[in-house]
Amino acid sequence: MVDDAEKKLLADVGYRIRETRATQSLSLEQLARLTGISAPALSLIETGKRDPRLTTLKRIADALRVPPATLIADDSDTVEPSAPAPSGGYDLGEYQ
Amino acid sequence: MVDDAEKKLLADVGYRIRETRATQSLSLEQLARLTGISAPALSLIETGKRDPRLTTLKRIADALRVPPATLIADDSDTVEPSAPAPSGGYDLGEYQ
DNA sequence: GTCGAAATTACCGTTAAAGATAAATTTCCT
DNA sequence: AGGAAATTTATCTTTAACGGTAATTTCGAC
Repeated sequence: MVDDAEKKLLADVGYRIRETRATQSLSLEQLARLTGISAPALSLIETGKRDPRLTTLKRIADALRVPPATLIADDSDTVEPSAPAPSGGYDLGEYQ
Repeated sequence: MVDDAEKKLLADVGYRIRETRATQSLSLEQLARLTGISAPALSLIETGKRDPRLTTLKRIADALRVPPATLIADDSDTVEPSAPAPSGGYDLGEYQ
């Protein structure tokens, strides 16, 4: 965690988590209980100050009921163009 | 890293990394040089024995020239098939 | 069967993630 | 403004990621 692009990635991912949490009106405390991750740790992740492990991201994605990949998707490329909106899916949030 | 689903995630992601590396005919040593991550560490990640950090995944994805999200892409389901998500939510039940 | 490249495993040391707790700060509501 | 809730920040401890190195192991070619 030193690189500049890496900081941006962490900030972006954190921002997406925060937005998703906001759309569900969850507090950090509530998300902490859902994920088993402490509220201070979640705060650090959402503000891009911590480099979370893969399983940590997954626990957050699961609690927010979004595919982990959507939290990571970098602006240059979203998930497969061949796969339109997951029909079964996560309606959650009108993310452009 | 204890949960069973988490182990599967790590194994899946590792497998995708290995596959991608194989299609490019790269050795662990070569990928290690490209990423700055040691070959033993890469081996552990590819075999699902290590829980990599987000920036570690990104360095691997960058070196392999694939979007990070493709390495994570779950088989579009992390949610339990038997229990359809209650429309309003995974409510915090007693917690809220 | 031997040789050598590639990969796995096993140490060790450093660094950072994560939980817990408390304190400080910000935000929101009346 | 005042107060409560939410968030951030600070410490401290435990655990694990990561690099380095070396020792195995695996596997294909000869």
